[in-house]
Amino acid sequence: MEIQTALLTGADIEVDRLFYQALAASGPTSDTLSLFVEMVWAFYHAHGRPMAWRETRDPYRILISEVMLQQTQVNRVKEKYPLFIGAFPTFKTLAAAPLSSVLDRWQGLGYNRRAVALHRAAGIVVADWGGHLKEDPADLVTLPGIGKATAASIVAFAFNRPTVFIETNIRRVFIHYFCADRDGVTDGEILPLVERTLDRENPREWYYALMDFGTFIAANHPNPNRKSAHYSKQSRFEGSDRQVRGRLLRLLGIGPASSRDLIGELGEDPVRVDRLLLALQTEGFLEIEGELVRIRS
DNA sequence: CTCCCGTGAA
DNA sequence: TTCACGGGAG
Repeated sequence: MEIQTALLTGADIEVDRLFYQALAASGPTSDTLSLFVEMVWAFYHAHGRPMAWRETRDPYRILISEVMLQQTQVNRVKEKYPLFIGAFPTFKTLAAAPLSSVLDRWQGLGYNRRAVALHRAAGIVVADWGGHLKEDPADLVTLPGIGKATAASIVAFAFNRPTVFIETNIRRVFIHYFCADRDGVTDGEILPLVERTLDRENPREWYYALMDFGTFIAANHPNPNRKSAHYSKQSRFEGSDRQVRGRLLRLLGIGPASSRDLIGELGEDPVRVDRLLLALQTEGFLEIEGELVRIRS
């Protein structure tokens, strides 16, 4: 706790101390939560981060940024987001673009499946929704690549509606402040706290504040999310299918190729490469015509 | 529930 | 080598 307070600045320090006193004395009462809220706002007003996608209300741009941010750190999204928006400024332009150009602009963000999902989602918004995003998370989750958390975050940021959701920075903040002494914390335990602290007048800004605070905690502490029941270690990347798939898509981004050429280029087991090519075809990345493999147009 | 999925920073 | 994350398939 002492290390924590030393990292806060100015007005935050005193509120942080008062919060811990209140939590220890009374538990998470509404008074305790008020101190937490005050602390998060104080931090945000001093250290809130500027981001291009926070300066737009365009639901399309917010959806793109949220999908990018699902998997990729802010610094890299900062570089890629304007290029992607520049190439595909609307649902209509994204839906009309060839998948190969979408994957090309996605290159470097990782998890290419999501570029495919985004391309499909744009097609649905244009074809079925008249080109406009709906405001209900229940509608948004029907789009490919949009799950519960992303649907709720898009609605909060695009329409300033008080949806309740958890993502990694939000989880980190609540575990750090409310569950620091325990392991196996579930999102089910955190959700009521998110709900009770949510700013109903300005959920958009409040979630910005929570997320920036979460990043700050991450930079200064061992990741509190390891205490989450949902935390798991990932498998190694070197030599993985993920790595080979990435290399395949990069090769095919240059142009169509035969599977024989791809196998030679990669120096991988032919059976494995064929298996991965078929999987990529099933997932909607590729067209395979006889010998020739290409990115779907 | 479990497993899969990319890239880059440190 | 280790870590960062949410969606979706099974």
